[in-house]
Amino acid sequence: MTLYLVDGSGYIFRAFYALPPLTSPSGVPAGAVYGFCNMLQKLIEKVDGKRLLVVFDAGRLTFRQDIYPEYKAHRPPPPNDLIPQFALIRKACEAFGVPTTELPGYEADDLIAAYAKTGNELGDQVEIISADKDLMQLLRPGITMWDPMKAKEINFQVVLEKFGVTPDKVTDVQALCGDSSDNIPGVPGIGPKTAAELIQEFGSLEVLLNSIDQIKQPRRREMLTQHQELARISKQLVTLNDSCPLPINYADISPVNTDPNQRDEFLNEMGFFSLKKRLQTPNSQLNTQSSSYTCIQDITVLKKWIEEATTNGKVAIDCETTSLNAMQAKLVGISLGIPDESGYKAAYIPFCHIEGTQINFSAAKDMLANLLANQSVLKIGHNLKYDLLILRNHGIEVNPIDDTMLMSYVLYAGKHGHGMDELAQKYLNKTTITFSDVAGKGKAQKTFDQIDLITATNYAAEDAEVTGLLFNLFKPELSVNQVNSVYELTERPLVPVIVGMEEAGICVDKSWLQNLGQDFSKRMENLSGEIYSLAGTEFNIGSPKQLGEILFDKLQLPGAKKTKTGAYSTDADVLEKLCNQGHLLPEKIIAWRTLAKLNATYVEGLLSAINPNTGRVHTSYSMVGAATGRLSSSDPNLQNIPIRSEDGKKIRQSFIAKPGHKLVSLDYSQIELRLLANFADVPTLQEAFQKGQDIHIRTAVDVFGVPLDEVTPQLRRRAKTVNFGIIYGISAFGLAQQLNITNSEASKIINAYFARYPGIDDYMRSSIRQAREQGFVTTLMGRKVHITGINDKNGMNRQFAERQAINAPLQGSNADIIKRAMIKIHEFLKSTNSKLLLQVHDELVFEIPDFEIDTVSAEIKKIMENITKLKVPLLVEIGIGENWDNAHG
DNA sequence: CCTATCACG
DNA sequence: GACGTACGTGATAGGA
Repeated sequence: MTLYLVDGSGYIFRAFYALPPLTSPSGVPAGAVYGFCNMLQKLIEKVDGKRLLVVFDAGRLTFRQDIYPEYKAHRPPPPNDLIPQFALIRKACEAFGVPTTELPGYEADDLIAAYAKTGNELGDQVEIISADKDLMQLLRPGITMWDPMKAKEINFQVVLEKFGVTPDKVTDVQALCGDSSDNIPGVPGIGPKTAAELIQEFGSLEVLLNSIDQIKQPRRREMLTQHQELARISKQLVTLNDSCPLPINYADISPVNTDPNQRDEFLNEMGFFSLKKRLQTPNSQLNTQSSSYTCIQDITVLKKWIEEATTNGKVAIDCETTSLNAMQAKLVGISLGIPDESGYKAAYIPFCHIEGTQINFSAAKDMLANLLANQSVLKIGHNLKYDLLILRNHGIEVNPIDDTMLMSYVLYAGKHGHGMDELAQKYLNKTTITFSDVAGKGKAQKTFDQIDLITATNYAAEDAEVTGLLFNLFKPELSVNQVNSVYELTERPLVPVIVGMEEAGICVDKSWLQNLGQDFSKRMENLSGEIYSLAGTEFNIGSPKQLGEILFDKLQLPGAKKTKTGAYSTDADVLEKLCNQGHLLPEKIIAWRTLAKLNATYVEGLLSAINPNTGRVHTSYSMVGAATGRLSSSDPNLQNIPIRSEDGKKIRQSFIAKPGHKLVSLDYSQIELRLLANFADVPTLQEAFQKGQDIHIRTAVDVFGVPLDEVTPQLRRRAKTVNFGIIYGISAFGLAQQLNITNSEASKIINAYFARYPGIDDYMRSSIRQAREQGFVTTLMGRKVHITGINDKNGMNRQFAERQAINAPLQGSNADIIKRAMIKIHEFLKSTNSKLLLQVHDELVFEIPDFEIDTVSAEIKKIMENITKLKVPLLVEIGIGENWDNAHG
C-alpha cells in the first residue's frame, strides 16, 4: 500500500507567505493555519484513505551544525506572527486525523529519507509530497515525488534537467556547487554547470577527488585540491541521513482517518467557518458545474427561492447587465445566494437573454422588489453600489445591505485589490470564472444577454455564492481587526449617498464645449504651423519620441534628460527650463500640449460622456480605488476638471446648474494642514488656525524669519510649497526640485521648519514606527491603510513607504471627515429640493434651487464644520454660481 | 498592453 | 560614491 510522506515544514512556510495574516476569534494569527488546513484537505482527498505521514522539523539545531556550524546560520528566525502557529498546525493535523512526526536533532528531510527507505525495502510504493530540491536525491524505482503547487510529478527527467545528473548523483553535484540558501559552502569557483559536468565525467565525487590531477583546467584543479575538505563536508551536509531512528514504527503508520466532529470543533475554534462548511460537502467544490446551481426559469420556482431567502434573513445578490456603466446598462438577470449547510446555494434568474426560456421581468419584479426592500432580510453584494443603481432604474430599493468589497477595503486597503476574482483566489482558494472567460474580450466581447443560459448560470450564480462565502469570512474579521466602526459608520452608509450622486449627474453645456473645442483646434493649428517652421520640419508634436529627437538630436538643445526607459524626457519641467533660456520652440510646444490635453480629455471627453437619456454627465465613483480612503472618479473623471489655467477655467464653466438652480461649492480650507497641526500638536500652527491667520504667510514668517509685513507673494508661495512638502513626507531632494534650489538649501529650510514647529518630526517618526511595527497606519476615524515595503531591504522602496506612512493618515483623515459629512448631508437634503452632485476630495458640489440657496448652504456648512472636534477649527468656504467656475469664491 | 505626459486634490 | 525620490488618483496618445 502506498505511503505518502509530506514535508510539513515546507508547507507551513508556503502557507504563511501565500496568505494574508488572518486572525482567529481569540486574536491569534491564523493565516498560515488556514492555508495549511486547505492544503491538508487537498492532500487527504488525493491520498484517498491511504497512509499519509506529515513530517516536521523539530527545531533549528541538527547534527549538521555539529559538522559545520555555519549550516543555515544565516536564516532569519521565523516571523513573530508565525511562531504561535506552529503548534496550531500540529493540532490541525491531529484534528484532521493525519499522523505527524518529528525528531530532535534531525531535519524533516532526514526522517522522510528514513521512512522512504524503509518503505522501499519492504516493497511499498512511496510518494514524497514536496518540491524541495534537497529531497530529489531520494528518487529511485518505488520512490516518487509530487510537486503539490504545480500538481505534477517530479521524475528522473525533471531531476536530470535541474541538476544535469541522475538522482543518485545529486548530492555529489550539490557538494561541489554548494547552496547559498542553506549556506552549504561547496567548492569556490564551481557552479551548478561545472559541477554537473565534472560528475558526469568522473562518475562520482569520490572518484573525482581521487583523480584531481586528471582535470585539464588549471584553475578548477587548483580549487579542488585546495578545497577537497569543503567538498567532503558539503557532501555530508547535503546527504540525507536515512538511518535515523523512526519515532513512529513503520508498521504503526495508520491510514488517514478524519473524525468530522473533531475536525469541525477545531475549525470552529479557529473561526474557519467557511472552510468548515466547504468540507461538509467535500464534492461541492469539484462539482460546481451546472448541477449545483439552479437556473430559475419558472415563476413558481422563483417564488420558492424568494420564500427561502426571506425565511433565512440573508441573501447574496448580483445583477448581470449589458454594460459596466451603470447609468446605461440594461438589466439582464439577477443571481441569488442563500446560506445552506454547505455554504451558499445559488441560482440565476435570467430575464432577457437572447435565447432560452425565461421569466418575464415584470412578472417577477414585485416579488423581487419585496424581498430586496424587506427590512428583515440582509442583502449581501460585492460592489452593491452598482446593483443599487441598476435596480433603482426599475424603481427597486434595496435595504439593508452589506458589501463584501467594502469589507475587504476596510480590512486590507493598501495590501491588495478588492475585486471578487482576486479575493476568491486569496481567501477561498477558489478560481472563479471571469467575465472574459464567458464573454470573450476586446472587440469581439459579447454582452451578457448574448450568453447561453447554462454558461450564464454558472458564471452568475458563482458570483452570488462567492459573495456569500466572502461575507462569512470577512464579517467576523471586522471587529477582530477593529475596523467595524469605519465600516458601519463610514463606508456602508456612504453607499446610498454615492448612488444618489451618480444617479443625479451634472449638466454640461454642450454648445459651450463645442465652441470651445473649435477655438482650441484653431489655436492648435496656428501653433503647429509655428512649431514646424521653428523645428525646420513637420513631425507629430504629440509624440514624445519624435519631439525629443527634434529638440535634442536635430536642434542640439541643452538639458537633455532621459526617462527611466532611456528615451529623452520632454515633460513640462524640461521644456520650461528651455523656455527660461530663451528658446521659443519649447514654449510653443507647451502651449500646444496644454490645448491638446484640454481638447482631447475634456472637450471631446465630456461631450462623449453626456448620457443621451438624461442629458447629463454621470461619473462613476470607486469606493475602493484609493488606499488612503479617498474616493476616485472615472468614466469620466470629474475630480480632475481643470481650474488652474485660464483655458482650464473655460472648461470648468461648461459645468452648469439646471434652470432655476445654482451650483454651490463648499470646500474644506487647508484641511490637511489643520489635521497635521492637530495630530502633531504644534501650538504655533494651532494658534494660527484658531486666529484665522493665513497659514502660508505664518509659515513664511516662522521658517524664513522675516517680519509679517515683509512677506512677499513670492515668499508666501515658497512657504506654501514647503507646507505641501511636509504633508507629502518631505525630502530635501523633492523640495529642492520643486523650488528650483539646491539640495542643501532645501535641507536648511526643512531643518528650520522642524525647529520652529516642534512636534512635526515626532509625529512623522511615530507614523513610520507604527507602519513598521503593525504594517499599517491609522486615520482619525480608525481607518487602516496598509503600508507595504516599510521594512523593505531596498532603501528606496523603504523611503517611499515611509513617505506614504506620513501622508496616508492626513489624506485618509480628510477622506474620513468628508465622507461622514456627506452621509449627514444626504440625510439633511432629503427634506429639501437640493442635491449633492460631486465630491472632489475636500470639496462638495451641490445643485440647489434658488429659493433655498441661503438656508440649505448655511446648514451644509454647519454640518461640514462640525463633523468632528479637533484642536483646530475646521473652516468651510462657500461659492455660489451658475457654473462650477464662478461657484469658486 | 505599456509609457510618458498632464489634469486635479 | 551613486542611485533616484515629494502623497493620492485617471485619461489620452503614441508606439511596440
